[in-house]
Amino acid sequence: MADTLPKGYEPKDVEDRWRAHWEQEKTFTPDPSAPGEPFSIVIPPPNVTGALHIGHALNLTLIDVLCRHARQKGKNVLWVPGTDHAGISTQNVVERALAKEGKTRQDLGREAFIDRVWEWRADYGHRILDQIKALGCSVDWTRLRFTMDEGLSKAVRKVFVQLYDESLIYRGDYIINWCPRCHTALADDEVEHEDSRGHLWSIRYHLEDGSDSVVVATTRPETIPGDTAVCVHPDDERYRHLVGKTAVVPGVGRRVPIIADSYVDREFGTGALKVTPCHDHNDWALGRTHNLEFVQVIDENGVMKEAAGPYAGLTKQACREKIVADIEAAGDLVKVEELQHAVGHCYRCHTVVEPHVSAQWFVAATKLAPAARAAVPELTRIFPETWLKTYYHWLDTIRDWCISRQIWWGHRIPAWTCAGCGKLIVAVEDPSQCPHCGCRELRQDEDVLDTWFSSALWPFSTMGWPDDTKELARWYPTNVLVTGFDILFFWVARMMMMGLHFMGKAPFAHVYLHALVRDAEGHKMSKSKGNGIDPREMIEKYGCDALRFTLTAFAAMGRDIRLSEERIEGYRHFVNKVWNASRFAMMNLDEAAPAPVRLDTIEGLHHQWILHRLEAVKAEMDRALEEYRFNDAAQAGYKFLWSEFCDWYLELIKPDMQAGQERKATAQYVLWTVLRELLVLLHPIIPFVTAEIWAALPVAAGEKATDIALEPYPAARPGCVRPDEAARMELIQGVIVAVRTIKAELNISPARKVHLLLQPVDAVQMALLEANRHMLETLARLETLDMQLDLEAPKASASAVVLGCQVIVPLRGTVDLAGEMTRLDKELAKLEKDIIGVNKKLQNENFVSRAPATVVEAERERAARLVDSKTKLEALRARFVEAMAEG
RNA sequence: GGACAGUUAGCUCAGUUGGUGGAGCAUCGGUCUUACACACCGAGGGUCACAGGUUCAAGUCCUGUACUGUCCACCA
Repeated sequence: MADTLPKGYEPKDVEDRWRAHWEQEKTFTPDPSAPGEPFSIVIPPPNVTGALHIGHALNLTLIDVLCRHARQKGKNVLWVPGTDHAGISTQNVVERALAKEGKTRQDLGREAFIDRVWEWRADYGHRILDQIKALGCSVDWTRLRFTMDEGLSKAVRKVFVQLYDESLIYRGDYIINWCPRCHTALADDEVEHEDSRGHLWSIRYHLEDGSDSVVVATTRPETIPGDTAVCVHPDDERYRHLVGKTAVVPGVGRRVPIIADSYVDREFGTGALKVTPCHDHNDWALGRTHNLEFVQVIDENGVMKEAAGPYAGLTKQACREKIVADIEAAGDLVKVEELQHAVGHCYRCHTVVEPHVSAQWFVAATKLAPAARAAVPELTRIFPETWLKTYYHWLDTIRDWCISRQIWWGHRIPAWTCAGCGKLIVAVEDPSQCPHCGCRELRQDEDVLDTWFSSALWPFSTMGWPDDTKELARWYPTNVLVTGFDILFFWVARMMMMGLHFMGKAPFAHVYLHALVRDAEGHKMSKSKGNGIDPREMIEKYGCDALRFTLTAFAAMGRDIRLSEERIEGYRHFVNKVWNASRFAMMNLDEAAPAPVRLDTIEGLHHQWILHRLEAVKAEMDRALEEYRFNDAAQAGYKFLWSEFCDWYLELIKPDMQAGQERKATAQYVLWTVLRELLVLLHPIIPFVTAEIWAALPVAAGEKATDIALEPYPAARPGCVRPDEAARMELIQGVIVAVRTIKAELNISPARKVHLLLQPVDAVQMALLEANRHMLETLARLETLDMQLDLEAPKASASAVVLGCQVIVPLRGTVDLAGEMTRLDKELAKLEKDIIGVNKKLQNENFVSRAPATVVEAERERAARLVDSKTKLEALRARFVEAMAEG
C-alpha cells in the first residue's frame, strides 16, 4: 500500500503548505528567455485599501484557471500582480483615521499627509495581497507592482508629457462634476445617476419692458441667480414672438436675452428653459453656442457666491427655499409639481454632485477613441460579443476625459507655472528653473491625476515601460484581459487607447468580461446591504478549492452568478470526493508505480471504456477553456470524476484488485494513469487538493516526484478512442441498473443476492454479457446468473428489457406481486406513448421524404427497438398474470 | 428615451451547428455494499413566459407581446 491519506480532506493545512511552497520555490516566476509560446495576463489591480470580495475571488479564480492551463500547455506564462493606489478611496480612509485623532489633512500639510498615506500603506497595503495568496493565485510575486511605484510613476509622467506635447492633453475651463464632500472633480463615468423625487417649479420671468412674460420650469431654483438666458424652441409658436427680447431674472434683476435652440424639448415643462451656463452641463453647451455670459453663483463648498446678490452666503439649500419664497411673494410662482428625475451622485461617497466650472486638465479622448474602436475585433476580440455594441457606443459618444483631481494622494500633475513669465512648463523631470525666462520660482500644479490614468497604462507600465525591458519584448501585448463588465469603460477602453497610442499595439488579444456576483435573490452584493458573501470566510469554512470550483462552475458566459453559501458547501463535497477516490486508489496501489501496460490494445471492457471516456474529457475540457466556457470545463470534470470514474470504474475494478496477478496489475496501471491525468485536468480549478494527492501518488521508476503545477496537459491517446467498445458498456450498465431498479421498487433489500436470468437478443450479445459476467455479478449483487438464447422463465418473475435483452428476476417467497404489476404497466405505458410518437413521425409522408435519410433511418431503428421491447414485456407480463392467477 | 440580456423541474442553472428536454441542490423510498453518510442505490417532478411565423421537424431560427434585470443618455 502506498502512502495513506487522512480520511477526510482537511484543506487548511494543505493549502498553507502549498501556498508557501509555490512562493518559496518561485514556481510561477517565468524566465523571459525560456522556451514556449508567451502567455501573459495582468491582474486587474485591486484597490490598496480594499478587502477581497467575492468579485475579486471570481476574477482571480478565472485568471488563475487560464494561467495554470496555459502552463500545462507548455506556454511561458507571466501573470503580473499588483495593486492600485486608488486616489480618492485611500485618501478618504486615511483622512478618517486622522479624524479619530481629531486632525484634518490640512493640519498635517500636504507632504506630511502623503507620508502618512505611505505609512498606512506599509501597515495595511499587504492585506489584499495576502488575500490574493489565500486564493492560490499563480502570480509571479517577484514582479509585484503598485501604481505609485517609482517605475510606474515614471511611466505616468512620460505619458502625460508626451500627450501634452502632442496636444492630446490640455488645460481649460470646463464644466465638470464636482463632489462637494471629496472636494474634487469627477469624470463623467464616476457619477452615478439615481432616480430621486424632486420638484419642478414653474416660474414667471417678466420681460424687461413689462409687456409680456414667459414661464420657465426648473428643478433647481437656487441656480436662478446664475441665469444668463431664457431658451425656447425655434419652432415653438407659443414663444416665437419673444425670441430676441430681454427678460429679467427674478431675485437678482439681471437682464438676459431670450434665445431659441432646437435642443429644447417643447413637450417638457413649459417648453421654456432658463439657462445657467455655470451650473448645468447642457446649459454650459448652450452658453458656448450662444455666447452667453458665464456667472458662477455656487462655490465649491455648495455656498452661494457674491454674484448671487441678495442670496450670497447662503447654502444652496437655504438659497433654494428663500428664492422660492421670494418668487412666490412676488406672485410669480406659477406651479410646483412633483417630479421623478435622475440626480448625479459621487461613486465614492455618494454625495450629490454639483456641476461646477473650473480649470481642469483633460485628455482628448475624442481623438484617441477612434483607434481603440477600430482595434476591435481585428486586434482585440471581446467575449462575450454582446458587449461589442456597448463598447462601440461608448467610444462613439465619448467626451474628453477630465483627469485632474483636487486631492493629494496620487500622481501629481507634472506641470509648473513660472512666477516670472507666467508660462506653463510640463516636464518629466522636476525643472529647477524656467526654460523661458530662467526664473527659479516655479509653482507646481496642485492637482493629482485621476487614478484611472495610471491604471490605463497598467499592461505596459507593469512590464517596465518606458524602459526597453525583456518583459515587454516577450510578453506585450498580453493574451487576455479578464475583468468585470462594470469597468469596461473606466479601465478597458482606456487601456486600449493608451496601449495603442504608446505601444502601437492593442494591449490584449482577448477581453473576457465575466459576470457580476449577486446574492441568492439576484441583488448586487454590497457592504451596505450586508448581503455579501465573504470569500475569506468561505475559504476558512469550506476550503479554497471548494470556493474556486463553485465560481468556475457558475461562470457561464454573459450571465450573472447568483451565489449562496449552500452552493459552496455543495461543491466541497466534490473536493472531498476527489480526495476519497484518491484514497481508494492509493490503498490499491503499491509503493512503486505500477508497471506500464499497453493501453491501446488493453483487454477488459471497463478499462477500454474509462480510457475512451478520459480521452473525450481531455478534449472537452481543453476546448472549453480555450473558449472561456469555464462552466463547461468544470462540469465535464465533475461528471467524469463522479458519475463515471467513481460510480462505475472504481466499483468495477474492485474484483480485479481482489483477483490479483495480471488482472490486478492491469487494473492498477489503468487506475494510476487515469487518476493522474484526471488530477492534472482538475488542477487549474482545484489546485490545492490535486497538488496534495499528486505528491502522495507513486512515481514512475526513474522519475522524480514533481509538482503537479509544472505537469504538462495530458497528451491525447488516439489509440484509446474506441467508441464501439465504449458503447458496449451501455448494455452492461443497463442490465445492472435494471436489476437494481427491480430490487428497489419491489422492496427487495439491495444487499440480498438474487438469481438473474438473461435472454439476450443474439449470440453476439450473449458473448458480450458472458465475457463480463463478473461485472454483473458484483454490481447487481447476484446469487446466480444464467443466460440462454431461448429461455423458459419462471412465471413469477420481475422483468425488464434492456437493448432487447430480457432481464428476469424470479420472485420467491413473500414478494410484492402487485408492485411488480404496477411497475410493468407503468413501463408499458411509457413504451406505448413513445411508439405512438415515433409512428406519427414515420407515417408522415413529408418527414420520410424530406428529412435526411440518416434521421429517418434512426427513427425506424428506434421504432423497431421500442416495439421489440414492448412485445417482450407484454409476453413477460402475460406469464406474470398467469402466475398471479395460480398463486 | 436608447441598447443589451434573461424567462427551461420546488430552487439555481446547462442545453454547442434545429432531429427523443439535462445537471446540481431540494423532495420521497431504500442501504453502514471492504474510498467517501461531505457516501451509495432507486424514484417522482417540465404545455421549455405568451402569441404568431418559417420548417417534414423549434427550448433551439424569425416577428410581436408581457414580465424581470443591467448598462448608457438624460427633459430644465
